[in-house]
Order: sequence, then C-alpha cells, then structure tokens
Amino acid sequence: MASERRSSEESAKTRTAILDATEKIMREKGYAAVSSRRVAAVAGLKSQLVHYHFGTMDDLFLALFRRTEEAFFTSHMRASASSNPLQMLWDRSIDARGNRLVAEFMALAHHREAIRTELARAAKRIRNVETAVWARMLEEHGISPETCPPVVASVLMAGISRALATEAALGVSVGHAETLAFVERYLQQMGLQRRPTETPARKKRP
Amino acid sequence: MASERRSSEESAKTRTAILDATEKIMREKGYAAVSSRRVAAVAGLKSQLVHYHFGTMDDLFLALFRRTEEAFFTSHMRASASSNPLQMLWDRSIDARGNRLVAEFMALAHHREAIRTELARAAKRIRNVETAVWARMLEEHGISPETCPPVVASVLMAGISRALATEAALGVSVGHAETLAFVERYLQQMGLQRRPTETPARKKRP
DNA sequence: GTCTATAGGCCGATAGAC
DNA sequence: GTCTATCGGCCTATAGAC
Repeated sequence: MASERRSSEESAKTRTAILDATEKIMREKGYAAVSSRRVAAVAGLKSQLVHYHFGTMDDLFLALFRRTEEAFFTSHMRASASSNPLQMLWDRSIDARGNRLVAEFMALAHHREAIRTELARAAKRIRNVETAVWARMLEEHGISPETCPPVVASVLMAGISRALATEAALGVSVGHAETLAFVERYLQQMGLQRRPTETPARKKRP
Repeated sequence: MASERRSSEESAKTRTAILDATEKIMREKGYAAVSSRRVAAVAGLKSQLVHYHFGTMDDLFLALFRRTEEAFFTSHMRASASSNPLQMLWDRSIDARGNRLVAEFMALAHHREAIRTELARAAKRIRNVETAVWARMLEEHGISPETCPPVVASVLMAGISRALATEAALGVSVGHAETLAFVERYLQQMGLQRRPTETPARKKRP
C-alpha cells in the first residue's frame, strides 16, 4: 500500500512535469514545436514516458487543454462573483500571458477535431457566465435587453479584448490606446470601479 | 529570346502552381502541414523545385503572404472607394474564406519573425485605410472625433468581425445572431445602405 | 514506471547530371 | 529549370527487459 501510494505520487509528479513542459513549449515555440522528444527533454525525462502516460500527442494536447481550462474557469467564476466583476473580467481578457496559450489552442483547434470540440464547449461555458454578469449589470443601470441584449455585451467585450490582445502580440498597436480609453470609459458607466488615475490593463506579473 | 520568354513563362507558371498548392494546404490542413514534399505533391512537381524557386520554407511562406496581401489590399481599397464602403468593409471582414488564411498567417506570425513583421506592416496599412473611411462617415453624420475617434471605430469594427469569424470557424455561435443584428443596426445609422430585408453577411460563393 | 532498442516515416536542403 | 540521388536529422509509437 505504501509503495502503491508512493508509486502513484511519482506518477502524478511525472504527469505534471510532462504537462508543464508541454505548456512551456507551446507558449514559447507554438504547438507545432511540441514533440514527445522535446517535451521529454524539457521535463528531463525519456520521450517514451510521454506516450506511456498520455498515449498519443493528441491525447497530450487534450489533457493539457483540460487542465488549463479547468483552472481558467474556476478563477473566472471567482472574478464574476467579485464586487467588481466587469473590471476583473476585462483585465483578465486583455492579459497577454493568458491569451498566448489560448491563441495556440485556437490555432490547434482549427485542425484537430478533439481540441475544437473541447474549445467550443469551454467557450460556451465562459460566455454564459459573462452573459449572466452583463445581465445583472445592465439591469442595475436600467438598460433594457432590447437596447443591448446581455449576450451581445459579452460577445462584444470578449471580441474586442481578444482582438486587442492578438494584435498587441503581433506588434500592431495602432489605435489601441484610444480604444482602451473608449471602452474603459464606457465600462466605468456600467460599474467599473477603477479610479481614473490607475493604470489600466497592466496586471503585474510576479 | 523566344526561348528565354518561354522559359520565364514556364517559370512563372511553376511558381504560381507552388504558391497555389501552398495556399491550399494552409487552408485545409494548416501551416504546420506545409512541407516541400507535400506542396510538390499537390502541385504535381518534384519537391526540389520548391527550394529551387523559393529557397527555404520561410521564404515560401513569405512569398505567399505577399501575394495574398497584395491582392487583399487592392480589393480593400476598391471597397473603401465604393459608394457603400462600410457595408463592403464589414462584409469582407466577416467573410469566412478570407479569414481562414489570415488566421493561419497570424498563427505562423507568432513564431516567425519575418511573417510577423510583414503582417504588422499590412495590418497598419489596412487600419489606416479603414480609419480614413470612418473619419469621413463620422464627419458626415456629425459625430465629433471626441465622442468616437475614427481610429477607435475601425479598431472596434475589425476586432468584432474577426472575433465573430474566428469563433464561427471553431463552432461557437452563442450570441452571434444578436451581435450581428446589433452591429448592423448601428452601421445602418452610419451609412450602410443594405435594405433590412436583405440577408446580411452571407456572401454567396460560386 | 522506467529503461534500451528499434521500426518505419517524413522532413529540409544540397550536389551534380542533363 | 528539372531531373536523380542522397545526407543527416527529427518524428511517433511500440516491444520487451527490468
């Protein structure tokens, strides 16, 4: 029993190391650079262990996606339930680090059925959460669903933020400052509580 | 001379065939599936010809990007100069087929310096054109640049349309119909001349 | 669960004949 | 400009010993 526990603890540690290595490679070199040999090299393991623990490379991508999405959704729920949900959701959605991995999975999803399915499911789940937040905020401000349906607000917020993040990652920033100012001015009317003096959208990384 | 001409005609034909094949593979299988052997197979040629005519694979991607962007920019200018520029720009920007290739180049740009540079340059050029269109439209409708700077309008339009196109390609459509209706209602106030009975955003493919 | 060994395959790119 | 031939490398995945 003791050895069984130790064994499964070791196994969990190895699995985590493999997933961490995969994530690192995806962030830095893109999904196309992920190979069992490279993953193993980064994790300090033999490449055969990748297949032993995860099967095919597709299975590995899927496992990493699930781990990532689960953590993301949990913290997204927390942000939604905070006292300042719109600000927190907006800040999260323009965060460069988070978007990097998402961008890779989106690119991967175009050509891998399994990833596409999981990504679509995850996106719908997030959208529903954000739509509920918007429904509450719009109602509080007396804006009728006919004027702006909550789901439209959440599609717009998600779309604008993702576009800004994507462009910024590619070195395009024409009009970004003006757009950020425009959007945040609007969000403030809707309940954003950030004071004007604070720098927006620059979450510090530890 | 005659043989020289014929020779360079043949060369141009081969180059076009290689670029066509590359484009087809990128659309259908993604940039990661592009290899000199596969390109040659699709084009009905030997793989060495790919290197002979284009050098490295990076050079090939770059050549295809330039061809694509040149054609895109030309037709974009035509759309901007039409009598109904906002509608035409919007329709173009949510076109699924056009966005498929752009998405691949964006994914590629994250990891290839040369592509990233070219993409950034192209994006700025397009943005400036669209911003000029918006400046004209907003002025015609008496909306001051303080209320909504033209560059903000063009960032928003580009961002929203790209987000919708990306999500649709991945099988996510929650809130899309409502958002399309919302945006197009707004665009109509700004000079879109489509009649309400026409189906929006469904450009027929031959 | 991790090791060695290996099958079987696709890749980019170049050399040299024609 | 296109051909044949080929080098050297990285890839996924599995088999079988320990």
